[in-house]
Amino acid sequence: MAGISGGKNYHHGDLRNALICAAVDLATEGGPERVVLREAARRVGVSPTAAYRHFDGRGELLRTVRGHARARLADAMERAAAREPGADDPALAAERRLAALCRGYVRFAVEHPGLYRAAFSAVPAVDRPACAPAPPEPEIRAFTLLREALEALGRTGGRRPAAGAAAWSAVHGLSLLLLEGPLRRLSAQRRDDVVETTLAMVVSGVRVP
Amino acid sequence: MAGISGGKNYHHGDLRNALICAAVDLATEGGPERVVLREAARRVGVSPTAAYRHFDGRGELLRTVRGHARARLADAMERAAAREPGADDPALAAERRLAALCRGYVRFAVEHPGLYRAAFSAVPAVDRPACAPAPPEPEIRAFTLLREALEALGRTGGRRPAAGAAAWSAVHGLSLLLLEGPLRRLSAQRRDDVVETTLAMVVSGVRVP
DNA sequence: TGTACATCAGTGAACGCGCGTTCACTGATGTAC
DNA sequence: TGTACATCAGTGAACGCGCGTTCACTGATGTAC
Repeated sequence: MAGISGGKNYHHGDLRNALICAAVDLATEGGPERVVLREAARRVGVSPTAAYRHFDGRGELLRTVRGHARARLADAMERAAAREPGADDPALAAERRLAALCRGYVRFAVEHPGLYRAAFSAVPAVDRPACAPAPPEPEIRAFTLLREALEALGRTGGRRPAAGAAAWSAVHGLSLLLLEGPLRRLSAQRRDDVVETTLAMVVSGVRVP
Repeated sequence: MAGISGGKNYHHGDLRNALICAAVDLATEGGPERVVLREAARRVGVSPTAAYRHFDGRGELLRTVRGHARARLADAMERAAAREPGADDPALAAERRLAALCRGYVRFAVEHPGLYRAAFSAVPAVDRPACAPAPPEPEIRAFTLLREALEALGRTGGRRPAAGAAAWSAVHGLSLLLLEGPLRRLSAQRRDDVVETTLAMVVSGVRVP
């Protein structure tokens, strides 16, 4: 992306962003463990040391990549939901939206396995000065989208508490099993079956009996 | 375990098993990426080279650990199911068994995060001579248990196809979110709520509407 | 408009680390006679 | 029961690798006057 104009010498101009792009590419190719500071610098055509002008170290780079990955996941979900036709019946519309969000979620995971894994990678904690307050967990928009869709669905009928986490669990687990787990070798057809069954389970299963 | 009798010099007698034990301990402490051949040898008190008498290399050691981890997961599930009281109503009994298996699954994951992750770690493929037949996926007993419980439940009423994978997805995803994901910091109470909601979703959600 | 100088954003060499793996070896074991 | 010898199961030193990070440095930029 940046750095294409090979002539740019010495002062890069936008090194931070270029490094992030390279690191996101690395994550896309091989997941979070592939995000290697030296390799990112190499791809941008800069010495490893230069990265330290813009990041505290590998940890911060990885954390930044994780943020990007999460944002892209949520974007994919929203795009999937936007494509879904509405419905007059609000209950049906809510069901459809939830299912579309989930489908977008799983689809993103299957299409960008490395980036998806990076979105949920455990990143070394930024070391705070001894007894600083614990940093707030950053919001994860993918989860927020699911939760809101479930709340909308809940307004059209009974709903279990904590259903958000349950739905999230199902799509997250499904994604990982399909991605790198034992469901990895499924045909596209079988995979779709499994996805749809899981979605049906989520949609029908979150309502109170 | 083995190797405790420090006097045993030179010929160890049971080095293969001792290495496996050490490697399983490592996985328990820090997951699959912590399974390091040199460290396992170090713990057993043997030179790294000695491990090559018993394993093809790091890959085989890790694959062995994964097998152990999967076996222990399934054992934990069966123990959880065995503790569950039966019921006269076969449908209720089937529901209870499924829920107990799932609870055992998640509980194992939460109690042994590293080992659980090792159970599903991607292990470098054993390189076969060029065009050998693809190795069969090893059966994963945890999944078999879930599938059988779902089949039993299905015999008491309608059931969606592919429900096994859906149920598995839910418990797998739940485990990972609780373990190292964004649900990591939940209180024990909240965690139990989430687990029970997910279980209810699984049990009720796999039936046809 | 020109110039001195502080600051910014890079470089290149080097550090220590721990890993997986290979090499030539040697001590212990057990078997044939 | 003793002994020669093949085999088995270890050792220790070394290899190359790539990583994250630090160091003292220098070229480019922009600002004050």
